[in-house]
Amino acid sequence: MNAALQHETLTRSVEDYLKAIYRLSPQGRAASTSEIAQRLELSPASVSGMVKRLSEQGLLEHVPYKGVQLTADGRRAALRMLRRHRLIEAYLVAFLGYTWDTVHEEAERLEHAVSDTMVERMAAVLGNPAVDPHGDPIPTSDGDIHETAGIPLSEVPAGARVEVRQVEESQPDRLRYIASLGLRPGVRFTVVDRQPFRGPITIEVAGRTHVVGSELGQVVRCAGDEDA
Amino acid sequence: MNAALQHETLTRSVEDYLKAIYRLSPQGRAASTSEIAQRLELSPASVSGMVKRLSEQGLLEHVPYKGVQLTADGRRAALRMLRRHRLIEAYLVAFLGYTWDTVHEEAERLEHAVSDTMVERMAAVLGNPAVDPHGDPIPTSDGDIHETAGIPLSEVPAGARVEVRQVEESQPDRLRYIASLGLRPGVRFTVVDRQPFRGPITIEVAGRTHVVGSELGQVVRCAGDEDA
DNA sequence: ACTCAGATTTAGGGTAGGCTAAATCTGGGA
DNA sequence: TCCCAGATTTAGCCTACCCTAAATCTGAGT
Ligand SMILES: [Mn+2]
Ligand SMILES: [Mn+2]
Ligand SMILES: [Mn+2]
Ligand SMILES: [Mn+2]
Repeated sequence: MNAALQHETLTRSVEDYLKAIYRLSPQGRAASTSEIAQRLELSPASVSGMVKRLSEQGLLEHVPYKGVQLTADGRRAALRMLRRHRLIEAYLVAFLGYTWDTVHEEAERLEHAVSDTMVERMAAVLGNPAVDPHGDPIPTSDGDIHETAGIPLSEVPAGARVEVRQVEESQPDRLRYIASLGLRPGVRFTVVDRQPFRGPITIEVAGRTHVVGSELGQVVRCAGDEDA
Repeated sequence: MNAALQHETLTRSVEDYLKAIYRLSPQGRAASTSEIAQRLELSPASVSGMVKRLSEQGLLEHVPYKGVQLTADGRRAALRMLRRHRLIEAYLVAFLGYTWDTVHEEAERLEHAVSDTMVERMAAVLGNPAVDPHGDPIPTSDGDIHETAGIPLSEVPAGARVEVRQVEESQPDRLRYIASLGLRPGVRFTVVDRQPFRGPITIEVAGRTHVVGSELGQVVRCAGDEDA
């Protein structure tokens, strides 16, 4: 309920903190100060300070030296930002000639500036998409989200035929490389070979064979054919 | 040249100050502290402080107790913001279902968040419009502007047939009223009668007659048929 | 049970940009 | 020429966030 009041008053910093903490807390795990600091490229001391303020505002639960979790209000605000971010990305790709390697940076700023009205207008002209250009699910306007974390490419058994589900959006050059392999959400391909100890992975995409390193194995997430 | 460096580093506040000062300085007149304060809804003391900082940064020329003028750098930055603001307004009306009474507020925030790239993409899909939804001229990307200040409706002689040029964008309810009269940029109408001493003005728009007060007379600006 | 490296918090400091109240300037009228 | 109302600036304060350096906690490994 507090959230209704804060709704309009959260600063850009606060919004980015909440979003980062959400992404660092799969199924409500606690996020650590240093994880948050690393993701937001801030000093741990700064994060400590902000965490204290956000707890006092009721957006976080903080156990000193242990970590933070979002409260219901905090989670609501985080999902609202995630919806904005991902819809903006989808809109820019669909209507303003952006590619998946360039949208993230633009959305990172715009997400704080657009009105709820504008977000919903963009959703409408897009036909209420379920995922963004990186395959990440878009929360609904009332805060539901289908977290469909595919399995990392590095864990797909050799021989399997799978579909790209989602690709980590940070690092534009990495996204360009991935696109150059023909991989993007929805594309089906085959894992031909997988070497142990984080070794290279051989894949075949649209008839062409590529060998990629373990970093890509972490960053590209896949799904079998069962669902979807 | 300083501007090139600052380009990316101007804050939202600074950008709004420069824009306000530009609009308060037709043909390089000096803008006063209190005018700026009023337009930005800030205290005169706050404006004094900011004016000092902006002068030190080379964006303003300040003669204490007299007023401020934009430097070349300041003017460049102001026109860049004006281009952004007006293109965003045009884009929102054209593609996202906004009306001229709702765009200003949205643009006031977005103008600080969009990249140059996005601004130019919007301009491109719009076909590089010359004016925004309120009839205000859009500066070019290299900072040219055709200030086409029409004459206020209150100064149009009775009997004249004129065209709406531009309408003051602040105050959404006033814009809705004006729209309800059938007036918007490009619409031709006749001034039937004009009473002295800021008296009411009778106009005929598309066959319908209306009597409006002097406030509208100031806010609606017109042009004869010669140009355009 | 101790220890200490690494994580975290605290202390202290900086910038940006607001505000109110007090001091100061300026120009028009007597 | 003088005076004072109104405009402007200065003084002092506040909030939000960021930083580095110092203090403090915690837990894994002996
Ligand atoms: Mn952001
Ligand atoms: Mn994304
Ligand atoms: Mn603005
Ligand atoms: Mn406008």
